Amino acid sequence: MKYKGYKITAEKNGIIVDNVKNFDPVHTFECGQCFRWIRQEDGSYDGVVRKKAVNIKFEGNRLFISNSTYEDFQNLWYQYLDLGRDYDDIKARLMKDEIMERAIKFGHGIRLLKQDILETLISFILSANNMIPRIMKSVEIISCLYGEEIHAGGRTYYSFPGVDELAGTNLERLEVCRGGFRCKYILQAAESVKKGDVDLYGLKYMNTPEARKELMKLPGVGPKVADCVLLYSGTKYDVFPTDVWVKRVMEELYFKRETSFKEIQEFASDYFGELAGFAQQYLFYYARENRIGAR
DNA sequence: TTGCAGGGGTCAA
DNA sequence: TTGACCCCTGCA
Repeated sequence: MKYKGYKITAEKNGIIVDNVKNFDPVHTFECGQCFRWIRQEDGSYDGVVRKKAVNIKFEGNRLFISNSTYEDFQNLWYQYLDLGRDYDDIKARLMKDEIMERAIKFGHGIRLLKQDILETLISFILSANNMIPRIMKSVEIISCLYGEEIHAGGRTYYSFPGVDELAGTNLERLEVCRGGFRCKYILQAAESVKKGDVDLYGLKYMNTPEARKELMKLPGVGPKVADCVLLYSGTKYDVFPTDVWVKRVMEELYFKRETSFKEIQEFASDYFGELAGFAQQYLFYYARENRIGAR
């Protein structure tokens, strides 16, 4: 079967997608955009997206997605893995200097996932002054507590909950996820979304500054978290989430001096334009994996 | 063994 | 503009 130029072969345990370019599960799942893809011993990744628990393996240019059908590829994986985007073109346009060239070569298999926006919101509220392994643990516990049980491959997984489940809980129960002071933000944010104070699915119809401002109405959401939510949910791509790692790499490689958050944002907007989000992801992964500027 | 710094930022003063 | 913040790991 064919879909949008991809050849899909159905197997008994899943599907094979041939000739997938510009994709490497290590780069895509460990570049910091997501928290629920777990590396397995054989190098493949287990993950839960919507109500599906799957394993993704990549060999040569062949992508194997377990527990999936041709229809799942059309309805879910093609969008989620951003397989409709021409990353050759994006890379060519971003190779403006030696720094970007190095960063792109290093993370050549990064694709920006189109993740559920509520899951992205909660995950990045958890990210404030926190560490990645702990964020992953908290997201997992929240899913166990409030999500739906899914059985796949003889194991049990949990979907990320919806807004009703989260808004309907109480602080004491939520604190089981060990999110600390962020738990109250999660609960209040979920309540605001449920009431309709902030319409997550309406953000795509706003311009980027408006969408950002709208998200920042939510507790625990500042400029960095707002940009992450917009970028990693596939809502806006002209944002440049600036955390400590991006700040370090920009200071060390571009500015050669201490630089304010505002100045970095303005530079990124001018220099990378509508592709700023892709540039940020290559730079972040490059900086963090190589500990650029780390003490 | 104990103590302390510090981490994908945000909030409040 | 600055310090506090849950929690917990790493390191002295």
